Amino acid sequence: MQTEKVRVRFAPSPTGPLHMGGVRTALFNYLFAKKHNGTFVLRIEDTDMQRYVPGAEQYITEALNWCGITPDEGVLPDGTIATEPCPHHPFAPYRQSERKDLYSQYARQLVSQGHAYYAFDTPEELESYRREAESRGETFIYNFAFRNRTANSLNMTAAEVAHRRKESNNWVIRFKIPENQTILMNDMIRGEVSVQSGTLDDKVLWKAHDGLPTYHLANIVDDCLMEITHVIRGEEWLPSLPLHYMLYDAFGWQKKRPMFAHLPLLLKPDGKGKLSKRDGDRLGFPVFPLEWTSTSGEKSRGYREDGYYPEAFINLIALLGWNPGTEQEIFTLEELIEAFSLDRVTRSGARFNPEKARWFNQQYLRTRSDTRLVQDFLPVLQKKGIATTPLKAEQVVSLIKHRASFVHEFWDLSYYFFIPPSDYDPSYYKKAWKPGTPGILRQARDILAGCAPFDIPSIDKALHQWMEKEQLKTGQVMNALRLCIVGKPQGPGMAEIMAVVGKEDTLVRLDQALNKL
RNA sequence: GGCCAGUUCGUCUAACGGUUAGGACUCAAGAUUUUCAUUCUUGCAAUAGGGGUUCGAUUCCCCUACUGGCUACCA
Repeated sequence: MQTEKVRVRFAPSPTGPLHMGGVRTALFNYLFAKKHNGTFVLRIEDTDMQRYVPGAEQYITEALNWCGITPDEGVLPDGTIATEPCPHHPFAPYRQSERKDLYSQYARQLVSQGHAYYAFDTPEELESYRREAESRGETFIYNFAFRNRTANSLNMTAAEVAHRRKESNNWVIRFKIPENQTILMNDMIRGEVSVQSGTLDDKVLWKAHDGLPTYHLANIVDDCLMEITHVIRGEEWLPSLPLHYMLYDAFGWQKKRPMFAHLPLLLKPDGKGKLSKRDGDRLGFPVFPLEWTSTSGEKSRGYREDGYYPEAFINLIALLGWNPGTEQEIFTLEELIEAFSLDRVTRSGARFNPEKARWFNQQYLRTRSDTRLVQDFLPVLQKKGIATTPLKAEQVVSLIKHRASFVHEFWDLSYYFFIPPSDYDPSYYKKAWKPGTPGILRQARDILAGCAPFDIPSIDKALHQWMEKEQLKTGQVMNALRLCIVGKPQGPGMAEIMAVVGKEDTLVRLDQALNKL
């Protein structure tokens, strides 16, 4: 076991709404932290001014909050990002744009120690190098071979460098990747990974155009300063792991280097590639936890707005790329914490399956109490202009809830409790309406009219006594009644339906049907 | 193209050298039922291909194929 306290972080960049893959990364970080009595930190990586999207930061905190995976550190109780150090948020600010000066100092340190250098290539120059290499069928790598034949601070005098930096702001700081070295890395999920340094680019650590560090620099500096012990992130980061290892080495932070775990990606339900924003609209399911409206007014649906319970959502994404090793599938957050282990994270990408998502929500809906379901159903009825009592709504809910996966399906499953049928299903009519039916129904009407109290046992008893006496089959009576009262071959038992509809309305519906059919 | 990672039923996955390759979702059939749904039972369905290693490979190694990620002064 660890001797130091576990500290993990979720570090999204506010470039748009967090999608379900991001939520899963956050969840796994959270579960790992809680499992080990550690701390779950939220840090905002907003070092790309071009892609910054207003509102994205609030979206992230709100989404995490809805999921019940609230950070321990980095977010104030009011949901905003901590900007001033305090006992609860000792490493504030947690927004990287507010930590610029800090990174600048570390970038200069790398340059002065010979691990990084100033480079003066323009974007246009780089682009033409790339095209040129491509036309030869090769890949342009900005490595030792390239940096040796181009102007940079490694082959200029200090005075020249100072002059060029003064002349224009068109300089970047690049990391000096060793010429020929095997980088050995360890991933908690994938095991040993190795790569040759010669295949790597001298990555930019400090950008010219906005005067901010890149992800790589800011991320490593912050993880170290914030005493992060485990980095759990998506597999798309695996290719930059060697650079991150080398940065820790260059800073002399080998001992502070966290453990790394790269999570398999979430893939599109069909076809190819990783799950993207567009897939939701195309395939008809949400990819975001919460609804999101882009600045251009484009709306993307959310699990919350689609009627999913946060518990169901968490449960379903937890099982994408992780399994407990048992056959248990339904987990509370507490149970997930208890069962979670990085050892049981799978290595291959997981294709998201919307069908199973429905099933998860159904499982949770079934555990909800009737009173709680009624609370959600009542507003729907109100919107439909249905005047009803909470008691009747609860009776209805208890009769139909096991037929639904979502509360918003309740209306289609239960409208006939509230409004008489306006038409009668033709094929059901054919099946249930025989020459003798009107006569039987008239008798049934009398039986029901005399039935008191008008509840399930009395209705059942009265009807069955009469049917036995008249030698009538249950089917021919019940189907006829169902046709008249429901209008279609669906729903719970007829005694249940009539009891809820009430004697008066039941008789009205019978008369109406006898007239119409 | 280069680098890195991955590959068990349609999908999520179990099996950490020895199982009739298990479970869940979906689908199908049957039972129950006044209808529909539920419930229960049953069924369909997989180790990418080829070489090794081994008494024995889903499992270990190699090759091929395929999939995914990365290949930005984005994260």
